[in-house]
Amino acid sequence: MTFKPRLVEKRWDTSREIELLETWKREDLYKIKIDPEKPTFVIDTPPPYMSGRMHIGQIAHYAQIDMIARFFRMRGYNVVFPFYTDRNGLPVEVQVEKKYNIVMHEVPREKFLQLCKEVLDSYEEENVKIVERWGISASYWRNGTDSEEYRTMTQSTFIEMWNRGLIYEAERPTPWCPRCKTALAEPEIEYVESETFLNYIKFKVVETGEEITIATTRPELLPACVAVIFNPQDERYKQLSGKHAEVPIFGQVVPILEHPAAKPEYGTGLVMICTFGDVRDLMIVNDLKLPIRIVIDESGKLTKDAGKFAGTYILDARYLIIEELKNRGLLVKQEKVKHNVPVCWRCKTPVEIIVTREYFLKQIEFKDRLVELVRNEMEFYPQEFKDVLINWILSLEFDWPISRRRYYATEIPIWYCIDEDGKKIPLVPSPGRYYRPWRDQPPREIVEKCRTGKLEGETRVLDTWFDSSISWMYASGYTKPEINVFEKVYPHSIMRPQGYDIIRTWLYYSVLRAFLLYGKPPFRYVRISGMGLDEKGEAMHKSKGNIIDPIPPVEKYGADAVRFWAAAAAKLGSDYRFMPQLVETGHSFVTKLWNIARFISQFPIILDPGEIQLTPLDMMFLAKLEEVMSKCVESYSRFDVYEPAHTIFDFAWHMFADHYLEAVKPRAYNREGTFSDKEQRAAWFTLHTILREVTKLAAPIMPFVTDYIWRKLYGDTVHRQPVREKLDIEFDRSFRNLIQVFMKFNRAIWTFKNKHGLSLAAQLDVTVYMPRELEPLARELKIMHKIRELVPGEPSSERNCEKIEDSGIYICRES
RNA sequence: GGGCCCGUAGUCUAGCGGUAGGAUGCCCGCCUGACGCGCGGGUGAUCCCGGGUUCAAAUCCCGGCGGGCCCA
Repeated sequence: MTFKPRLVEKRWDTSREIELLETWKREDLYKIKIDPEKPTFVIDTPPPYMSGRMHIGQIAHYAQIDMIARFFRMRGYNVVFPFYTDRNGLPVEVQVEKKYNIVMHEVPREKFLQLCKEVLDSYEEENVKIVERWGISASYWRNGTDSEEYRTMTQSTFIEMWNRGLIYEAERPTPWCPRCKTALAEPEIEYVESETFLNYIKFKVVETGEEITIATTRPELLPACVAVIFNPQDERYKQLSGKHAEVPIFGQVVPILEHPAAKPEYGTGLVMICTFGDVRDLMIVNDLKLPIRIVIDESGKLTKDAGKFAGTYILDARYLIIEELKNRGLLVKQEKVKHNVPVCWRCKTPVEIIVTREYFLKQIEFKDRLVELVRNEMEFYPQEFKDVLINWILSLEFDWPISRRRYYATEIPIWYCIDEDGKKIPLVPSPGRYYRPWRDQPPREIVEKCRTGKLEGETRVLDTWFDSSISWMYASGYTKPEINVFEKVYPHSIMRPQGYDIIRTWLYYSVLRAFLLYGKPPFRYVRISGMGLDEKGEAMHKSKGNIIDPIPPVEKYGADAVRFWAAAAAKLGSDYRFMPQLVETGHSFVTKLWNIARFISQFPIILDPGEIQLTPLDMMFLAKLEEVMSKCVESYSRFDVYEPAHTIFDFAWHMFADHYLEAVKPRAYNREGTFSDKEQRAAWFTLHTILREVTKLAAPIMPFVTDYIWRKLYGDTVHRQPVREKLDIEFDRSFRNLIQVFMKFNRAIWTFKNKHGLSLAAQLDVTVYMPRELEPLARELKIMHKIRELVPGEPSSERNCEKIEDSGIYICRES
């Protein structure tokens, strides 16, 4: 019998990946098809934001998610794995403003929206191509978060919450970005360390005329100063308690009070409280019931209450006021200090707290119940991140301000009826349609409700997290009758994959919204991944210029290789660095798999266990294979791809290829007829069984080479094969325990031959003693290594023998 | 200032109470019936530091130091 491999080429040609992509597309392999007989699994894919070309870390995350999707398909699930994009909100607006050097509020609204759309579209086209090239098997949904379809859903949930009294409008101090001219919620504030001056300024005590010195980093807020405080423990100022101070330049008289928030060691221990320098001021003002003086307006300029400084920007005012204090001899000294400044997360402008009228979604009164929900009804992988979310919920202080004075976002669906007294009464339409009150005529139901007939549409929009926080509904086909699995899957069969960086935003808001809408969590499973880092282990930032493009490595090594890196680089939850070395390892592994398959492809496919007689060697590896199968299934099921990647790599390469293939060759070829037909067929059976299972297990990670091999050898596609955790044949699995000793024996012989300048194929004209436990394998070991005599046990004398360390193996020349 | 996580060979990591295992890199050798993107061997870690518990600690406890994230 002559054997000819059915895989001819010596190595895998990555250009085949392109052909396979076309094949998959032609065969509609990843179209969402819902078979009512099967369980359904929904992936709440993170919609990526289209304000730039995605970097390799982001794509790697989608590749990981894809591996999970592919695995669940092979486990017999209908998998809903959409890919659509996030296109709402500040980032694109800021980008358009910069690109065209315009200010949003000074450009016609329609025109501005058009510019945003163009930018978003161009990036979307580019990114969708990248995602496809990486072999990510998601269904592309053209309708992103700015589509009528999505926004209708957002508005409908708004209306639902409005009708249930969960949304209210209030005028209150709120964090505000003076550049974007909009309110910000707690997670939209970042802190950056910066250096500034701590200014020591003289105040006068009204009652005694003495001078006191307070220290502040915000002298421009002097006109908004409403009190001076010191710590109750601070003996230096006890006698000031209850007296009053006169604010320099502006002359208002404010009380001097005791409050624990003042730190005695900071500055002079005397602190001025202004409305509002920061969140702490806000708390103290509430605490001590102080009046409010507004000196900063929506643009970050001082108001008329700032007297002659009215109309100047904050930083200019700071300079001018310092100058004036100096001239009047009221500035004692300036000290350089480092402190954390709250800034807008998108444009990095320092945040101010100003009093504005905004819509709020209630959250504070539900904190405890939200924590319960997270604790009891959601599973986190890895688990540690559950605490991060719970800690965030517990730290919340205010309700969620959801209105934004921006353009590119979902409109707040409200019209105001202006009554006889000029009062505005908000009216909300029925859910189910997309409303643009700034532009559209009010619907009839609204007109009918307004007696005066004087209607005004709301011009504000919603925080983009109000949109993204219901992505789980969108992904579950809430708006798509053709998919229509929402009732079936919500919330137990939905999985949210995301990075730990957006736990307090995307994840938290999703939980809040689901709780308010349904009283349940948004999904049961949360998969938290780390951040993609550059080669040095640093986060990739455009400004840092260390962005790694996702395409060049694919062109050089193929998508399978790069996906191997994406899977194997770091365990779930840890940051993953880009490592060209590991991509190369992935590439070598692809070649290895290819050559394993090529070797095996020369032997007939035997799948019927009736015509074979397994040897202990076969059983040892089949049992080991089962261990690998169950380990991979178990870890994939926990949304982990790191462990399968390493497990498959180790087994396929360093056990199966290095040891089984070498050991089984004499039997698979059986040129001398040493083995029976049934034994020879058992070799073929084992080879193909292991190859098939390994190919299937590796298919989610390396979908290209595995599918090519499968199609060539076994027909159909690997991606529709069932993945199992054990084999359905009977055999003695206890041989598995011999595998380590077996491998040690092989290495010992190979090393011996190597050391003595013998070819590995050379006859070994010696007597080898081996540990007794290897006896069942003796026959094949002897033939494999061409050993003249192989004896269990130890030699009677070690003379003429070479003892191989720690192995119980002796190689002896007979005297 | 507070909270959470983490510190094991150059790099990535396993082990989480009993002689520290692998991958990759580096060095040496080999050429064997799929694979040089191959095979074998070697080198390389006082398991961040200090103290405690224990017959025994990388592993448990305490205190530092260093890194990351979050909150003030």
